[in-house]
Amino acid sequence: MIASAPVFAGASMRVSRLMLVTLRDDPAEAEIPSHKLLLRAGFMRRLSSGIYAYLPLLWRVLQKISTIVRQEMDTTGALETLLPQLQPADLWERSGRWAGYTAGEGIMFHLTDRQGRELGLGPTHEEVITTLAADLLRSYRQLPVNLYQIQTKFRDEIRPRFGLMRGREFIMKDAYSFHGDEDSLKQTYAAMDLAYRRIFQRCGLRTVAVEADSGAIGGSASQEFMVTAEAGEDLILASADGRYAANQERAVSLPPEALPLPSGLGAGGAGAPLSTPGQTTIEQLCGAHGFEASQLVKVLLLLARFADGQVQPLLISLRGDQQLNAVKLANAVTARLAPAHGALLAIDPLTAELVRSEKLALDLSEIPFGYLGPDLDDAVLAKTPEVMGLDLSARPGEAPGGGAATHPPSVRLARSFLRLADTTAADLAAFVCGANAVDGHRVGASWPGLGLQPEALDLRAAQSGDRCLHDPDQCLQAARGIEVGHIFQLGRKYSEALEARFTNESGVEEAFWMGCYGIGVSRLAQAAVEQHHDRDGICWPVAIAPFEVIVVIANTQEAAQVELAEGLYNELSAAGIEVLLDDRSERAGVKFKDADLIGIPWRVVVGRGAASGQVELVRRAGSEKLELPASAVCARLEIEISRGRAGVPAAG
RNA sequence: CGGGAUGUGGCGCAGCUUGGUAGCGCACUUCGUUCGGGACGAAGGGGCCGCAGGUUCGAAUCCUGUCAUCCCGACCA
Repeated sequence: MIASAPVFAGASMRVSRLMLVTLRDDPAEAEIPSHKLLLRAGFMRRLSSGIYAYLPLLWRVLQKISTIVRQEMDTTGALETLLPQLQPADLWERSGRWAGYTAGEGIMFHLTDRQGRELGLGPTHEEVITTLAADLLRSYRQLPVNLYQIQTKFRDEIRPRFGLMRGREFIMKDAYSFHGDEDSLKQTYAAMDLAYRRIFQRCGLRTVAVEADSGAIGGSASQEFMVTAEAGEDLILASADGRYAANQERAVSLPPEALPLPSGLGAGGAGAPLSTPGQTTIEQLCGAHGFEASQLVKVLLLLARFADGQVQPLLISLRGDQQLNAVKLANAVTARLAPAHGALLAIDPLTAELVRSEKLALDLSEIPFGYLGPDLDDAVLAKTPEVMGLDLSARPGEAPGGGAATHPPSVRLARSFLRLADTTAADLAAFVCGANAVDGHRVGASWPGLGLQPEALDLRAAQSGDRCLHDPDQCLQAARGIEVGHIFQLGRKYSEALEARFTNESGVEEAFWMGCYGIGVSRLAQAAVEQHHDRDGICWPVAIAPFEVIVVIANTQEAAQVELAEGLYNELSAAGIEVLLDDRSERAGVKFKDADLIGIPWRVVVGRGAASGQVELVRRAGSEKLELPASAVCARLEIEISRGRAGVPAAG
C-alpha cells in the first residue's frame, strides 16, 4: 500500500476566519449523537428534509475521504469519470426501471423539460454507464474496464433520516465494471473487496464485511461493509469466530431442533381433530394443550402485487417458532413470477383493509383466520363480494361507484395460492396445524396426509443465538451497523436489458458481465462521527479530520503566547501538517470546548508556560497530556500524525 | 403513505389549560472588569408567535384547513 499523502499538505487556517459557529444546545431536529454533533460543531446545516449544506469543515472531511477513495480506486486501475446527473427517461424505460423508480414509492426525482421530455435526477448510474460502455467498448481486447465517479446522488427517500445517514441529496462513489466473462468479474469484485477494506481502514473506521441481499439492484453475489454502531439501521448477524457475517436480510443459520410430537399424537395422516375455540394464536394453542411452538405449522396469507397489475395470493407455511424473512420471501416470489408479470411491487398481509383499499373483488369472510392449515382450499379465493357489486372484468377506473384508478394497468387477481413452505416446516414429519375451520386444529398431520408436497425453501429469519451453518458450535451474535459500502456482481442483467454487447474472441456478440461498487461518502463521514465521539464532541480519526492540529492561544492578550503560537503555527504548516490557530479573543475555556467539540485530533495549548517556551500537547481521543518545549512539538507531531494518517488496523 | 409528536427572535425553551397584544437562557452589538475548561456587570438590537381562514370587542392562546420538521414502519450508499 502506498503511503498516504496528506490531502491538504500544510493547509492552515485561523479560527477567527473560519466562520465557525458552534451551538451549546443540541438542535431539536437531531436524534443520534453524530447528527447532533455535526450540527452543534458547525459542520453542516439543514436546508430541507434530507438536504444539507456542507460547511467548510465538513467539506474538508468529505474531500479527504474522497481523496482516499480516489487513491485506492486508482490503485486498482479503475478510471475516474463524471457522468450526467440529469438523465433522459427513455434510457430508464429501456432498462425497465423508469416506472418503478418514478411511480408510487419510486425514489427518482423527475421532471419535464420545456420540450415535454421527461428527465430523472440520477439516483444511480447503471443505465448511463451501460449505454456509454455499449458505445465505447466494442472488443474483448478492451476488457475489463472499471469506471468510477464521486458525485452527488439524488434519491427521493421515503423517509430521510439522521442527517447525512439517509439524505435525499448525498455524495456517493459509484463504480461499474465491464467484463468478457464471469471469472474476470469475480477478479475485479475481489479486488474491490480488498480496496474497500483499505479505504475504510485508512479512514480510521472499524468495519465488518457482511453477506448481503442484492435487493432492487439485482445480480448474484453482494457484500456490504458496515460501520458497527448502535445507531445503525441494519442488523448484522455474525459468528464469534469471524468466519461468517451477514445482514439479517440475508443471513442463514441452523434452526433450533424441533421437538417431535409425542408418538401417540403423531397419526401421520391428515391429523386428529382438536377443538380449540378462541385459540387463534400460537401462545394460546401451546398454553392450552401443552404443545411446543416448534410442533406447529403456521400459515400466513399474503398478497403480492406486480408491475403488470397481477395480484397473487400467497400461502406461506412456517414452523410455529420461526419468523418470516420478508426479503427472502420477496426474492422467492420474484424468481417465480417476475419473468411473467414484471417487477414485484409489494407483498402485504392479506387483510380486509388491503382488499378494500386495492378494490379487489375478493370476499375474505370465508377464510378462517387463526385456524389456517397449509391445505387451505383455493376455493376461498373464488368468492366475489356481491355487495360491492364489483365485476371481475371491470377495469378499476370504471368500477361502479369507484373513484380514480389505483393502478395504471388493470388489476388481475389470481384465484389460486402460490404455496411456499419454509424448510423447517417442510421437514416436520407430523405437526399441529389449523383445521381450516373456525375453532378447530388438527394434531399429528403430515404433508402427505394433507395431500401436499411442499417445495422447501429458506424463508425463515435467522436470529441472534442461532447455530451457524459452517460450525454448529458457533452461534450468531447480533450487532447494529451503518452500511457505508456495497459491492455487487450484477451479471448481465443491465447489459442484456440495454443491449450492451462486445465482440468476443470468436467474433460473436455477447453481453457484458458487470459489477457495481458503491461507497456513501457523506454517510461515511457521519458514520465516522458515530463511531468516534465522546461526551465532549467529535474525535476525528487523523486521516479524515478537517485539520490535524489546533494551536490554542490560551490568552491572546499575552504577547509571549501569541508570538510563540504564531511561530508554532507557521512551523507546523511548513512541515506539511494541517493546522488551525485559535487566535480568537475568547477565554481559554471557550476555545478548549470548541476544540473538543469539532474534534481536531491534536491540540497544542500555548499558555502559562509560553514565557519559558513550554507548551502542552493533548490528544483528543483519550486523556493524554504532555508538557514539552515548543521546539519539540513539530517533530513529535510529525511522527504521531504520519502514523494517524495511515488509519487503523484492518478489521473483519 | 399509515401511526406518533412538534412548529413562539440565529439556537434551546416557557407562555396556550382559564383569550387582553410576548418572555427566559444562550448567541449578537457597545462599554467596563475578568482571562487555563462554555466569566461578570451595565446598556442595546432583533419576533408577520409556520401559513390561511374562522369565532370574538380582542387570538401565540379557541375552532377548521394547510404547510413544514422530527420519530416508528417499507427503501438504500
